[in-house]
Amino acid sequence: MSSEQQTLAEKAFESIYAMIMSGALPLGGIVNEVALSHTLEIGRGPVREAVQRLQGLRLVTREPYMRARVVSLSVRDMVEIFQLREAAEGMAARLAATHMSDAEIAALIERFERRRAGLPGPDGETPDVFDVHVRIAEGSGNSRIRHLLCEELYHLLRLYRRRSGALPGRRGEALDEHWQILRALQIRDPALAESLMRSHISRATELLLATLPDQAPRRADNTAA
Amino acid sequence: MSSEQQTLAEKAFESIYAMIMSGALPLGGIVNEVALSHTLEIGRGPVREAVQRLQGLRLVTREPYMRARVVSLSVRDMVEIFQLREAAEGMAARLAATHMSDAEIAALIERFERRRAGLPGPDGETPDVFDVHVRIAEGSGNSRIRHLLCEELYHLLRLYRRRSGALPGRRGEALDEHWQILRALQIRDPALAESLMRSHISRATELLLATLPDQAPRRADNTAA
DNA sequence: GATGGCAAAAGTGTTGACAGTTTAAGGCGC
DNA sequence: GCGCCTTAAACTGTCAACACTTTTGCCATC
Repeated sequence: MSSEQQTLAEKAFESIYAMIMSGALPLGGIVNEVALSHTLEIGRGPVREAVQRLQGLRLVTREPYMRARVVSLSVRDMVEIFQLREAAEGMAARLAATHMSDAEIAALIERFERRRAGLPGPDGETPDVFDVHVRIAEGSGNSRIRHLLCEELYHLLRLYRRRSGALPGRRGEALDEHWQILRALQIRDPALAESLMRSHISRATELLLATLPDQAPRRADNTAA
Repeated sequence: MSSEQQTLAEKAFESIYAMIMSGALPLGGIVNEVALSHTLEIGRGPVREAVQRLQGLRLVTREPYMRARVVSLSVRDMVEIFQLREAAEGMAARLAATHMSDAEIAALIERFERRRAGLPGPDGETPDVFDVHVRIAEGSGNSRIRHLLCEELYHLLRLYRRRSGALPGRRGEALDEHWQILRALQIRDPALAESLMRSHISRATELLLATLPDQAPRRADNTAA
């Protein structure tokens, strides 16, 4: 964790990512390469590379000569993400049920129990809300699914949670559902694990859909008649 | 289709992508930025941007000061891609069953019938093997799933098909299975469409798994005792 | 007062040169 | 002859300047 990163582009990426998360760069706002290069006191090349990586993560949109903008994150976007999560995380749970070792599952369950009881973890970790989901994605043994979930989707979920409507609460039910999923892993039932995970995410998706301002009009045309 | 593209980086991206597909850049081979910039007769900046985009698509691997390499595409990688496809395309089929219009489904079925009979399409199109899959991904109405399948995974499938083992044949069965999926769309049965799509891809995954050189050892530990 | 074109300003795309790191070659000792 | 260290070559990372495009503000015109 030294202040001396490996490459300036990496440092720029993390800085800009943090700016988006903190709101220093507002949600629909413009991402100015030269302004950022002055702020970060580096050349425009690394900034440009970082913005391109952010575009790869779909955190900013960018077209040839137009200015780059931070993503807007409409409810519609969130619904799409949740639908993809339902599919990918369901498969991750299915794979994890046969791929994770007994020790890994036991450790995950113990960790979960501690968190549930409000205790700090055995190693003073950061108790992320997505903890169970991350562990299962990693435990799937499928690096592409893990990358999709952990590197591409969870960033957007965190952003939405922090800077928009805080993603329907559901604390209690979610814990119960997590527990059932972990049990399915423990008894090595892939179909059950997938089914439970899909139901878990599907319920959240339904809540999101209920938040939709009715049916999104295809185009918002504000030109006065 | 003019030779004058919008931006040089875009041109570089397409050129390098074609080089990988044609084998001009071999599968595990090194991607040299200055050599490419000389070959394409452009500066190193656009080449660099293109390589980064290729890295985003996971077609090349790249670490800070190391040379970039074209991906290797092991059977293991293909199995991971197929597992993700099973999940994502299954969801795409489920969504398409409620989202596609009657006209879209009818057009897709007619197109499929023509191809099946060996006729050229009504508009002289390119009869891609992934045609049905692409149309369903687009018909899902979920831009993120469409992007994942059409922009990130199908490239790798085409590459593997052309430059490695030609992905288990199964021409006849695949056509039948496609037909059943289209029928499920037509009768508006989301669960059936998803189930059929998953079975369709799962069968191909099984064939791939059978190709695996037995079972991949978890770690290759060559330290002598 | 509103609308259209025109010009300056701001911003992105591209280039060539320089700095830092890795890789490869060469020489030295064993 | 083989292995290790030194050194040069090759390559990637970074920067500052230039070219092209878009945007913005202004002015004339309707």
